[in-house]
Amino acid sequence: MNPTGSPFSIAEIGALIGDPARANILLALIGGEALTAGELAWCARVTAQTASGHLAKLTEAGLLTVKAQGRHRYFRLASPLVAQMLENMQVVASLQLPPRHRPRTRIDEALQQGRTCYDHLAGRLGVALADALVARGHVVLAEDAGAATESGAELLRRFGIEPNPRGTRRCFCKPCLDWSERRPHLAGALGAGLLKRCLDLGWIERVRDTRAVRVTDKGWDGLGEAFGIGPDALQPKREAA
Amino acid sequence: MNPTGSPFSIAEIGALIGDPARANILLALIGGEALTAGELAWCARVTAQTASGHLAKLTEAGLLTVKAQGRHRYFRLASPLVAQMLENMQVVASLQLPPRHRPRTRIDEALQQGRTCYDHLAGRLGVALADALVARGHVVLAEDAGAATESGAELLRRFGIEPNPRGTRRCFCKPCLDWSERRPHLAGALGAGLLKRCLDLGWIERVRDTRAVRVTDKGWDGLGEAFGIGPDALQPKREAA
DNA sequence: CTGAGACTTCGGCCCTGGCCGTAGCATCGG
DNA sequence: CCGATGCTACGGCCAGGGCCGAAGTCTCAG
Repeated sequence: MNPTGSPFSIAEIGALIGDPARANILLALIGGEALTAGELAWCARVTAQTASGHLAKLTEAGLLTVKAQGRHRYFRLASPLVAQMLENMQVVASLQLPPRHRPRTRIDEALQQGRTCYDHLAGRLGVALADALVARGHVVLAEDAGAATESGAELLRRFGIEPNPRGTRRCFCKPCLDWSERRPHLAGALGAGLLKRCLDLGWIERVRDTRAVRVTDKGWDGLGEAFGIGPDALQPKREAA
Repeated sequence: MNPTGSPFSIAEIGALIGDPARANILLALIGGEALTAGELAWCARVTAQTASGHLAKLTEAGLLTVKAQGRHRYFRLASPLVAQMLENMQVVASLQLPPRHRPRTRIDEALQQGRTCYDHLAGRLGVALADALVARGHVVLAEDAGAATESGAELLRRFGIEPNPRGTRRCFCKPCLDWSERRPHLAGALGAGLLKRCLDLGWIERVRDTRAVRVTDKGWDGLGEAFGIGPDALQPKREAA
């Protein structure tokens, strides 16, 4: 709702898109990824303060949604309809798409492959683990929660994680948006348990002085057997065309 | 071309639509009719001088075309693409409403039942027509194109529409998202042909001074026989849970 | 030819809104 | 507990642009 309390009008939507900084922000998000406020400020070539104001307006108008994660706030388009509208406007503008600039900052390759995120795994390793558990039907993920299926409970118990913890209020499983991969990995008690067991088993080890983790040779054997994950899981993904 | 000589950007298009007076002008033209500068000034509730400036900008940007006739200048949307973009923006603008308040927006009931969208039918009537043709296997719709089947070609030819037009590059059939119904109706040459034939046959008639259309008694007979559509097609649909 | 009507151009007023510097709050790592 | 980082709130500056009155151009009617 806008200040008047009336529904948004086409003119208000147009005015929002009409500012170059905001247009750049929207275009940066048209791929569907979630980006942080800082990255979007960089994309729009304005300072963080200025971008913050723009993002508030876009979110207020319902063009963007935001999810806070730690000290980052991840913004994404609120709906595919918004993307469709933007593409439609591009058609009318007969604009050639500017070369797709990656707003990402230089991320240490080791960190991107695998790292800890508080108490659980992140990076391509964390995402691959989440993907594997979901793909094999061991875990189901919703918007902001998740659960182990029957087969998943069985697997986890064998692996050394109690799938139905009692006496704890901690959320068992929660999807956590991975900041380098922009896809969910597993947080909550499940994520913590997986990290702990992998460390205990010597499957992965911390890299000195960083949050990065490295998979050991023994670890690849174990991860392959238990979850079907191989070293290729750590290769950078191809960009879709 | 804008002053810089570069192609128009999405932000420039947005800024044009972002002014309430210009938005009113565009919306007044979305029905496909040509209106004079004076009429558009009245629609936008600004003086003739102000409207003149707006119309110059919109024309310069390629959103409108103008044709001088005597001492009048007639403006119309430059292309169905512009109409589609505007409808798309209305979809997004109406998305912002909180779910349960949405249907209560004051959309004129007549407009919601049936209206023209540039050169084709929209509203519940337009959607019902699209639904009927698809349900009976006369038309197949894809993401952004559509085609008549063999039975559809037969039906359309009998109805007075050439299903395989030659010598024209216009897209024959395209789904166009209906902003009040949130479901596709038929645009392209097929949509234009259906509207024209329905008007010519006296099945529907325009309501004075609006984009709304009304189905005549004769029209219900014809629509029922040709496409299996009855007056209940115009009843508001129940909200799905 | 003259006057009326439709539209545009010009000039000046004014205000909205984008921008950044500074400062403040929350979170994370050590 | 401390410093660094990510983000937001506030205040002031300033330009862009919307608006209208006055005046000019073109067309039509008589």
